[in-house]
Amino acid sequence: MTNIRDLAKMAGVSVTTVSRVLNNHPYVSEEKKNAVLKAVKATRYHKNINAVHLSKGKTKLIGVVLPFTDHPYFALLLKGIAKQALEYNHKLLLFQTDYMESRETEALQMLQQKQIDGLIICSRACSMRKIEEYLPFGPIALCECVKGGEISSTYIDHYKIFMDALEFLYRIGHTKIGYCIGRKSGTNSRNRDKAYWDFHEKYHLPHHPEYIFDQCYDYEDGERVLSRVKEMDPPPSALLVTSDQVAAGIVISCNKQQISIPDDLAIIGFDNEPIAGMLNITTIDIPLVEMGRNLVHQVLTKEIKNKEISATLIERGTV
Amino acid sequence: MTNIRDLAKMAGVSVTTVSRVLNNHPYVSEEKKNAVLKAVKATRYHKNINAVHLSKGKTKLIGVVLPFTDHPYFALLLKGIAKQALEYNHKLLLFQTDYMESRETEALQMLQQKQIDGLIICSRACSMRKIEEYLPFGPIALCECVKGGEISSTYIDHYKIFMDALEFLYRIGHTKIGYCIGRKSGTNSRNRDKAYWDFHEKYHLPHHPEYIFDQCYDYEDGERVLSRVKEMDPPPSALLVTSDQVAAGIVISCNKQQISIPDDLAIIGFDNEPIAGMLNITTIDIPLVEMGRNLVHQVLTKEIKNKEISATLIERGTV
DNA sequence: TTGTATGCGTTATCAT
DNA sequence: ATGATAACGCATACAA
Repeated sequence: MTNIRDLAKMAGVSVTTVSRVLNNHPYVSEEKKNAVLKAVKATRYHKNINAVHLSKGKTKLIGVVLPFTDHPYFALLLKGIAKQALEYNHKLLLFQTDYMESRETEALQMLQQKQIDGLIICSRACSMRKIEEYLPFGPIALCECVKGGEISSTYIDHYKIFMDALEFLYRIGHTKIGYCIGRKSGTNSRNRDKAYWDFHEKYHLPHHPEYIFDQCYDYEDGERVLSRVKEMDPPPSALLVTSDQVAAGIVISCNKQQISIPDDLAIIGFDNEPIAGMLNITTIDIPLVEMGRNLVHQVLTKEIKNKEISATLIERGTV
Repeated sequence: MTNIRDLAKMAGVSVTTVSRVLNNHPYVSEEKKNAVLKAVKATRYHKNINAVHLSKGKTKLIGVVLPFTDHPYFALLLKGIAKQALEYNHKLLLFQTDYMESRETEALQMLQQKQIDGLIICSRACSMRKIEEYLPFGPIALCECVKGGEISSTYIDHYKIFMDALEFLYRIGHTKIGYCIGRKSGTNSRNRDKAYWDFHEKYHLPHHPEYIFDQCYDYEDGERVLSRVKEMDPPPSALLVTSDQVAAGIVISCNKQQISIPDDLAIIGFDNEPIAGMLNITTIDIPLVEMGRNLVHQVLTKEIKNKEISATLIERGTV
């Protein structure tokens, strides 16, 4: 592999001049510039970017932590991240964690080891305290509201959205409302759960802990939820489903089993994933692509900001 | 940032010894080892991985080129790639190309610049000739059959699969068969097209170029296909749909419009995506996760091999 | 078992 | 405008 020293020799100049030419710096005569360029051509020279990284202390790489990519929520978020990263001329280093803390730790360590310039954590498994420890090594952005501190975030007010949706259902007559969620333990999940119970307090509704279904990610999970709902007495008359994919599973299962939607069961999905439009599912639109873009922006500009993104109810045929 | 020289000074040893301790090399006394470890702890030292990269000439990074991640086909492929990369202790650098040649070129150049140790191209936009130019810089694996040469590949025999599916439909009485595809121009697409026309030759069936629909990726595209099919006279009685997501769009549209499947229109989807199981769509199962794993294997073991993966018809309710 | 010296390829500083 | 030289931080051949 040829390096700039070789080029310098060939072109009869110093390495500095070569570097200048390579990086389009000013103060280099046309003559020498051409000599260098000629050497570059002749040797098919290409920079060893690792040397650049070492020298500069930057890699133009952003780490992206997410549990899995084969789910519309994260796929759309990733899409936005990829788009914006491209505009900022940065590449993405992917950490598919399956919610394993050890893999998240790896990502944080890459920040410390300077393999990445910043880190976007789409959904975390480890504690905020641990994440904060790595803050000195580079910017980190999250998808949940973090007040104060040096962590940026782009987030949805899930408490408010959930409450609004519940109130909406209440207004049209529902009092037995359940919800489906992925993990029970995330910050966003806890906010939604709080909204759920606050709502029940507010309207003095009976508590039905069995109306809460977790581990809901895919179509099959929707199917599973419905089969459990069918065995309940009384069953919920409406469900908030935090992924349209799960909502789709419920809707399709209902169709198969002649369960009428929304008469027998009302459904509000989340994310406005493509399938929701197709199946005419009422959903809360979350602008995931926009969120992804903003996360990249936050990481690269290093402004520490907490940006709330608003979600909107899209009324379709399942309520 | 502290470096190994600092550690050496602190521990009263040489940088070599520090390096040995850091990399678990033999021939270092417990005493000195502990001294080094103590210094590491005290300074919260972490390697600058870029220096390692430069020194070793390797990064433990694999580049992954794909047009988009928010499609089940690529999402599942990526899932397999991520799994296997984890086992091999490598990370993934993502190149979302949108089929733009310039972005694919970037990925190839990263190989040349030694930012990645190998490259997996899930679907390519640029020519084989161009890809081959970059082969000297590192292993490359593709998802299409490449005979001879130094490029590895993990592929499906799309000609055979397509032909089998067509013959299957022919046997149960279909003679007016169409197909939906994403890009017209990829190698895999051309193989399928060849099978399509060879099939028509073989059984002396009339040619219906209008039965071919391209740019089919999502649910909406399925919807669009159906609306065009409805206006045809005669319309096709069966469709091969190279993504279950598109097939789902067709099936759902048919349900809405009281078009009976498979009586009015038979559908065979591809990939056995989750939605296919949910909607009981007959499909060709392509083990994408396994393919992804194998691609990583090929890139990292550097064996130049062309591995065919077999696909299987899963008969469900749409034929 | 340990240390010295050099290479990895580039960028940045400073002098001229 | 140009160049010599020192970082950048680590790995490793070779010597001891």
